Amino acid sequence: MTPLKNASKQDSKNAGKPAQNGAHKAAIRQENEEQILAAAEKVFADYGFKGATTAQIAEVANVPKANVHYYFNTKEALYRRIMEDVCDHWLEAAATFDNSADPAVILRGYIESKMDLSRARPDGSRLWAHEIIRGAKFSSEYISTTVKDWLDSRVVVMRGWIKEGKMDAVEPYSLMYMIFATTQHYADFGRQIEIFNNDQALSDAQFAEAKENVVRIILKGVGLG
Amino acid sequence: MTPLKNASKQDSKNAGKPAQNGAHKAAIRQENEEQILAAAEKVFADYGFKGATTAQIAEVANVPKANVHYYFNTKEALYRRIMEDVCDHWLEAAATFDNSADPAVILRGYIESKMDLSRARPDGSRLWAHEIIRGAKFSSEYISTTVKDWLDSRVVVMRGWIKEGKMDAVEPYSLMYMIFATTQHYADFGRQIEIFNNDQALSDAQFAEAKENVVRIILKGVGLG
DNA sequence: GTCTATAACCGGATAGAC
DNA sequence: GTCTATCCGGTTATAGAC
Repeated sequence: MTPLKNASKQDSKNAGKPAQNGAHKAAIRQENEEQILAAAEKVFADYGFKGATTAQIAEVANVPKANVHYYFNTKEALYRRIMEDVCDHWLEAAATFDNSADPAVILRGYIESKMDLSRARPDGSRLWAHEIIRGAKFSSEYISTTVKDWLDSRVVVMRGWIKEGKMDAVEPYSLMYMIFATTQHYADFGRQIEIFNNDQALSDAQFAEAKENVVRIILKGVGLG
Repeated sequence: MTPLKNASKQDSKNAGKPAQNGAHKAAIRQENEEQILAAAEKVFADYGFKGATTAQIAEVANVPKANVHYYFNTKEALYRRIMEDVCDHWLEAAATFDNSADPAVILRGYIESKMDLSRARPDGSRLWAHEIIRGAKFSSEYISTTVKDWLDSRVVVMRGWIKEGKMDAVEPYSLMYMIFATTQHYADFGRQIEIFNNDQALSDAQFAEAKENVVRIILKGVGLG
């Protein structure tokens, strides 16, 4: 989990004061914020923006409901903050896509990173799934700019691979959607997988095997196996 | 869309009456029920069980809110009804899995059926996604019995194919999850795909191309290409 | 069978004591 | 900064007129 950006609407209030125990207060603030963010990620992951309640977030975070509104003015602000943080991490997972290394190595690295993120931060993935399923109401601008630019540049790289005969002539968008879907499935549909696995969460060994299977099927499927 | 099972808690009330215009009333009942079910599928697809409201369902169905409760006693009953109907259709999509035909033909048929269902009934898929994401609270028993039996028997068939050398030695569960994820992605993340496609829903031609790409990558990926 | 009106409760957000 | 008490609009469900 990476440090989240600071929201601090109150900073101006303390601007003039002698910084008596400012460090201490800042520490408390940061701790509370992090607790609320972690709780909100869970609750939004379960119920989506509309279905989640600030009362439940407060309960999970172990703070009074009013404090949630003190730290994050609105439910929407809290939700947006987590949503974009999740997506930013996904984009970073394929940061090295555009270099000139072996396509098989690049794709394998991307798929593995994406699988690892599903394993490490499933709630973030589920929150994102909610956001898209309900029509991307808060995120369509972000997707149509930042994410689309990111995706299109990877597609260009892939078309280059195809032209050079390094990869089968598959539609790059279809391939990327398959990678999105399959890797995020292990987070978003984790509960279903758990039930199929006799009501037990996948062990580390099982997950590692799944990851290797996903990589192998996709790489071979596009002629990189 | 298949005919839905009849819920009819009121039938007993009319049991003794002369069936004066019973046929007419039954027709009205069925029409209203179908309108409500269709509206509920949309609204639940957008907001999930908790986030959806009966008022909105009534509005979309164009009936007074009280009628929604007249036809389906509770919000939960309405939700469960649609949920199981969606899943039943998915299971039927691979009804022919256990015959002795060519594995490539069987898998292709299943993937294509599943893609077609995503195209034809995306709201049902999104409702199901909501249900799993929030922890399968209403469906865990159904999944751990009906769906798991269905899945396990397909897995047995695949292990047979592998033993006979017809298919690569991939983990069948990983493969099935990939098929679930990828095909349902075209429904569940349809809005995201639309944004990437310059804010235009995939045309029939684009969807057909995507379908063919999905089939080819997966079949080749498991040595059936 | 249909629908208006309402009961009973829960939601996000805030005021104001500490 | 913290938290109790509260406002008010929205929510499920039902009562009861038609």
